[in-house]
Amino acid sequence: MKNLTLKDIAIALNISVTTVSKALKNYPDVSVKTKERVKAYAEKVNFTPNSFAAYLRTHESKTVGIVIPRLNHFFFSSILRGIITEAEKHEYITFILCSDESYELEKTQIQRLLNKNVDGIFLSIADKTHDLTHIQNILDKDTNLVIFDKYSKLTPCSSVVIDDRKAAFTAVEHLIKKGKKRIAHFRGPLLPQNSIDRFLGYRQALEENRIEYDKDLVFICDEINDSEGYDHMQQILDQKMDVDAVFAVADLPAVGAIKCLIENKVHIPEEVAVMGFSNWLISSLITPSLSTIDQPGELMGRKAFQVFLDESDAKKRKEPVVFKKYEIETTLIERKST
Amino acid sequence: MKNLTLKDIAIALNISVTTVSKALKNYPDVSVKTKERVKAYAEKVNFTPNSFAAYLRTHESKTVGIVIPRLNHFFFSSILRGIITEAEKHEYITFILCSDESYELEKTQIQRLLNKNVDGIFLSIADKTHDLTHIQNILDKDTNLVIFDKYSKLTPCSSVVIDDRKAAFTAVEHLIKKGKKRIAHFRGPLLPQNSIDRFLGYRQALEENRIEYDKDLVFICDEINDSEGYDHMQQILDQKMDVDAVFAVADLPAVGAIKCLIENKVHIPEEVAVMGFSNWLISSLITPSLSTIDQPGELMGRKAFQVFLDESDAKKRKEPVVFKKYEIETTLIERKST
DNA sequence: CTTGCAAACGAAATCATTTTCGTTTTACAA
DNA sequence: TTGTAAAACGAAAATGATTTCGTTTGCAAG
Repeated sequence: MKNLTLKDIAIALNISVTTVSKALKNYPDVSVKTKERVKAYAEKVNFTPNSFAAYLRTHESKTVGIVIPRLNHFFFSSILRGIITEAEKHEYITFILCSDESYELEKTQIQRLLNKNVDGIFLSIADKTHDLTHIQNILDKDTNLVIFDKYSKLTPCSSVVIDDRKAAFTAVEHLIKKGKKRIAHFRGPLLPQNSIDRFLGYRQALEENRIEYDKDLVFICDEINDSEGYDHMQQILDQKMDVDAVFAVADLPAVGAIKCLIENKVHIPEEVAVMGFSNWLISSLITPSLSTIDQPGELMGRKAFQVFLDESDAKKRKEPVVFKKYEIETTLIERKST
Repeated sequence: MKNLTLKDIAIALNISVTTVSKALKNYPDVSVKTKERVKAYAEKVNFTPNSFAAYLRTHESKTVGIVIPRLNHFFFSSILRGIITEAEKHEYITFILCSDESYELEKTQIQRLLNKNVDGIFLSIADKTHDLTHIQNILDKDTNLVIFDKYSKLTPCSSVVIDDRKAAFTAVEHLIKKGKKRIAHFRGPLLPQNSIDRFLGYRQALEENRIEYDKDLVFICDEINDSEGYDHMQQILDQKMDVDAVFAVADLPAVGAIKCLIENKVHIPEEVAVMGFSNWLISSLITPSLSTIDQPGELMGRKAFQVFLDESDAKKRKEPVVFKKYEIETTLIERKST
């Protein structure tokens, strides 16, 4: 059972292919009567135009692509959801690709999307990405680009992000307000901007509250998983370091820290309070529940698509596109761990 | 900066478009010398053929689509990963759509994929799906279909699943071996086959171990989330029901049950043991850690793609396609909650 | 009865690639 | 030198929708 084409409809109604096409697209030079006939018949036989043939003329694929560093990741799943559902509303359909936090793979994935002539690309930069020439390829091909969450200061495109520094500041200040003074920070890798900004927010909160910054209290999580949080916490306990709170770069290391504290029978939050970041599902499910910063992924995804759409429209109208940085509000969520 | 075409290469090298195309595709009627010239030049200018134009001739889009009931779902994310990475290896690229467990949306999403002329569709059936005529559309259009995880007995296509009944049987028998006799079951909705099979496995394990089935110990989780598990557990405690173990249809309700037990200071597993299903990340992170059945999502995804590829090849060679049900092995993971 | 004009329709070009089939070139034997 | 087959190449059709531009038709004004 092959696909129906305009030609099939034309033959069936004994008119030309041209008229069928125009009728379906509401061209003014087709009589109302003919339009009705064509539309009724197209409806009846469930005709949908072949998107590949359409592309060849219009150069619009009605297709977008997402490249994220990780798939099995609560926050990115939320963003996906936001982009995809918003895209559907506007008749776009979405390719998904994953960079696995690798620079090389990120390059490859972008190339794959460009080869499929997507109208837009949504990118969250991999931790290991150290230069941005591959992003230039996107712009050279005149494909729209929106960067979300993990951004870089150097990309000539719009971005949808949170104010990591401010959010981290809020988180740490929350710990300070709870009377904590020796606050450890489990930070992320050195390259990504997010990880840097959260660290800066941590330092700023200490400074503004006249707490001395102690570099020995900062631990690096390369993979940002629970076991790193567990190990760092265990090290703190083993060395009997003076620590009364932990601010982790993400929820997973925070959960690892909590697990370690429970096993060592350290009271949370009385002896050591724990603060996460992102508000993954898990943060509300563990006992004690984890205080964290809510990062509204779905909202970010929806916003990202709208930005794409706006810039896409502007381009079509030959208006100049002004790149902007859209910051989505975060909120502190206080739970039992603080 | 527009896209390069065969024509551009042809002009640059002063040969015909035909020859360029043939050279790139290693046709035998192009001299080795010309092939080398063309390939070298194509490489130099970074040429990639326009996939839309290619489709028009070949009717192969090199594109597949996935429809899953939920995006923010650890297990489905794993499956996604399996399908996507396997697809990439074979030069396919993947559309993602979500049915939100809705029958209507599932229909729409399948139609969207068919409109994009995907070569194959991977589907996990929504909980609310009650008939399968929309699936017939896929087959009518001669598009390959592979169903995974949430299947139906009635679909004329191959499927990649686990033996839910056997896995549930193993889980419940594990509880029985631990000396538990009053085992409650938090089951899923009534429609999906998985939920039915897991329930049947539960009953079978009771029967074979001469434990009387008590229908009052079976609770339905419609949404399969943690709060349902929490509520059912609370009800059991409130009514002082005689229950010494819970087998939940999935990890989330099990986690909810554990949360409830902790808050009520009931000892796990001594007083009440808890068994989950799926081995989500969270099951290893909570305290006490959750015993569960490992459902290898990524493996299932990879297998699903291979099945698609095999059947696709068979079709091309005009061989008859025999639909099969592929069962992936599950394993019991014993942790602290039992 | 012509002319002008708008409404309605259709032929054909276009998009970029693939592939069939026909033409030209080369190589070599007769 | 001629004939012939193989090697190499290219013209053109085909894919299906879109759009430009041209043609036909009907009708009213002059």
